[in-house]
Amino acid sequence: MTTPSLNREVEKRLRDHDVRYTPGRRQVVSTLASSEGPKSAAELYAKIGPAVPVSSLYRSLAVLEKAGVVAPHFGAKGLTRYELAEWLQGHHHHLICVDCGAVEDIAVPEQYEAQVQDLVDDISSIASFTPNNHALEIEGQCAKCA
Amino acid sequence: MTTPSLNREVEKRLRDHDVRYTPGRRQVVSTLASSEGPKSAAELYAKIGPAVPVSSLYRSLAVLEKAGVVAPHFGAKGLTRYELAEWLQGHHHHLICVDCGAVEDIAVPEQYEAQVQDLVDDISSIASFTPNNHALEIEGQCAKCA
DNA sequence: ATCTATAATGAGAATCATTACTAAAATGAT
DNA sequence: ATCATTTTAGTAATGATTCTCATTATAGAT
Repeated sequence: MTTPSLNREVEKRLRDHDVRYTPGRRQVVSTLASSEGPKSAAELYAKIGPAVPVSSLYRSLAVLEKAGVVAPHFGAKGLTRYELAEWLQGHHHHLICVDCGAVEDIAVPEQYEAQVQDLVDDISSIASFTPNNHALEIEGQCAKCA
Repeated sequence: MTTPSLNREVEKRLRDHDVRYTPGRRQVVSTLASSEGPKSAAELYAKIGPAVPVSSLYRSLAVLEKAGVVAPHFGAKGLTRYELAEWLQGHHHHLICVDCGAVEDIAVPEQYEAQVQDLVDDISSIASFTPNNHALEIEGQCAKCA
């Protein structure tokens, strides 16, 4: 998604939730949009710089999460990383490097994804579970660490 | 796996890693063995009682993780929960309730699992990633919260 | 059985990510 | 411009986890 249309989508979504699309929140969204995978508050701070203090990042992320603009991913060392929600960047899975901790997004071809979705539905019905999302988390070594 | 044979397996594994299978560590292993899903240090403390202090639980979990006896699962609110490693309790996936936070283990039939493994291998090779484990994490509402 | 070197424990302090709080600044509506 | 409300910055508080260190338990040698 191009940044202009991304911003339009987010604007609309935030308006529906009666919250403003402030400069700080725009920075968070555009930084996540230009990132390879989920980013923590600390990582965002490193990218954005002191213009948006850490406390504001946390607040912005909380607001954006509630509005469904970003989604959290929980990782090692008690770190929560955020990425754009799937309706903004498409459904994908994660490659998690056990050495360096990096998380990479990866989309899978439609016919594979359909298999996964079927599997999710089957598993869930067996367990009387109501699924609303899923992610295949693959742990291993990234190209850099291998 | 029955508790006696579980203990024999763990004993052997810890011996190979030159660490002792102490009473505190036995408590952790047997408590995890009798649990439905991953448990945090605080949850283990609640189950086991003050006989094993929290600081020892964390240390035991770290030792057991390094020895490959338990595996971590990272959840919301910076909580790390542990469960027995897959070679002790079999490969499985997770159903994560977005309402109450509970994590349930679920094993899937072999023919499904083979599909998932193929998918993991395909995805990984595309990304020059070396996979060593995977988990399908399904988010939604558990039977209680639905 | 005792000694000794090493491993493990308990209690609490220290750390790190995250959340809560409060006063000040920005915004939108009138 | 004014007022009510939202948002922010800075900092204190919280909660999970890790670290420290003095003490205790253990395995192996004697």
